[in-house]
Amino acid sequence: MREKFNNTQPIYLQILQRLCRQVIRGEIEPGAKLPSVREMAVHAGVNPNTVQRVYSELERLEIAETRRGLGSYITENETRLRRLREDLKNEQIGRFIKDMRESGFSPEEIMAGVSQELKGV
Amino acid sequence: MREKFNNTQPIYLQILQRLCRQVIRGEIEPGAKLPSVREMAVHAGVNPNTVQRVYSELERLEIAETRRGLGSYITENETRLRRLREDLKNEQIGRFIKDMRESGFSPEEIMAGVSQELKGV
Amino acid sequence: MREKFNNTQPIYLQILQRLCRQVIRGEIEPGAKLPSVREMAVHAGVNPNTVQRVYSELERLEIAETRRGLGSYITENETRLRRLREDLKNEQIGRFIKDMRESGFSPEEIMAGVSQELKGV
Amino acid sequence: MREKFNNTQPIYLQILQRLCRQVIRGEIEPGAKLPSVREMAVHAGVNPNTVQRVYSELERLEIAETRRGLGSYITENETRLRRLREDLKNEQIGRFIKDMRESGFSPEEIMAGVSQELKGV
DNA sequence: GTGGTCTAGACCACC
DNA sequence: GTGGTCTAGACCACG
Repeated sequence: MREKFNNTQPIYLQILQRLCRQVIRGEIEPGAKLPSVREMAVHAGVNPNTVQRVYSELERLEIAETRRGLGSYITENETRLRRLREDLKNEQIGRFIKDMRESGFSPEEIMAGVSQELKGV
Repeated sequence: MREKFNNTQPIYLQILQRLCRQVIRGEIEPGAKLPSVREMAVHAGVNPNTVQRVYSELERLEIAETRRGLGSYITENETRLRRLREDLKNEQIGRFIKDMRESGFSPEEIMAGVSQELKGV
Repeated sequence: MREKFNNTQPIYLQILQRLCRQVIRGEIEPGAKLPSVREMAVHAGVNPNTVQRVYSELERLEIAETRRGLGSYITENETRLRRLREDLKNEQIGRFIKDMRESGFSPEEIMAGVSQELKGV
Repeated sequence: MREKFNNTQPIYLQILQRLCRQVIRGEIEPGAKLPSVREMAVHAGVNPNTVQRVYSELERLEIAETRRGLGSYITENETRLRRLREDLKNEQIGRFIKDMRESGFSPEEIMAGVSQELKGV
């Protein structure tokens, strides 16, 4: 029983991304305890090494911190989390616009497309 | 004399993407002859095999066609190219919106961010 | 120790074809693990790159999927495999009939020839 | 103005095949004069070398013969042409059946498919 | 000249 | 360990 992962992106990044999103959306609350490496590995049908790497990244990004012998916890620093949310938003938007412009799409075309997509869904 | 390439993405994809964009922008015209594999290889400071792979992909995408012993040519099928442009646009926008929504950003927030970014802030 | 390959067709296509047929015949079961690129390379007496290309094609054809760091597996999607079998059958028959008709053979002549050949003459 | 050719097969083989079929169907009669190399090259939008190669093959197959300074002519040996027709038929059928069997299709399945395709068209 | 295939061997990120 | 990419250089058939 193994989750579906995308082949085009490393699994650890996919898990990392999902966790980040859950934190940003507030589905995982500040201070919450993350499952142990082994638990999450079993649950996702993935090698523990892979989960370990995810947790290291979370720590590096100051999203989670590991307390020895206790497990990993989402940071309680809410300003840090808000900051993270803004950074993510700006980065995603920036990259999107850059790509579109480089492909030759005009600002009007981009606005129209985005607005339509947002309504349509 | 070697072009600068990004380490995070395969070289062949970077070249492929650049060519696609040039075609979509109209900088390379329908029916235009692409440089020979070897020419482009020395020009980009890259192994011929790498360029070969790019051209194969272009053919698979029906963006270029190769004529045996003569070289590779951008397709003259302009509707195909227009279609390609639309597909690319919709795919990029769709993926962007999906990512943003999954990260918990509201439609208003997305519109505001995009519009602000486009105004060149 | 190298397998015999036909000179008139690329090696990677010959290996690809053989694998496809084994899958279609059911000799390789859905979900089965394929040998690693390196294993098959030494087994077939061929360069790893060549095998790599075969596996990429299998993936593109949705016959196999590769799991990062684990290896390549025949798809477990059995309807996909049945569909593949039908497509292959129809394509081969269609091409055969088209060729025969274009060479000026009558339907009766074709039926007679095929039936006679099948009876093992 | 260049004819459409298939990329997956050498152009000279495609032209050769077409000529063979026309001869077998009787659209080109025994003893008929073939166009000069240059004529056919211009007409097909192809390099004269390519046509030259076609004519050499026709000669090797004893389908045509070149008379110095006069041009190339389809052989007048009608038994040779009938023989050619039979050989081609048997070879095509034989290869077809072999491929199908190797892909695991049963004789019944093959007969059914062929018969259906012949009716359906 | 052209593209297509192949080998030998390397390096990398990932699991 | 795995697959994925890349280099260096070769050979071939084709036009």
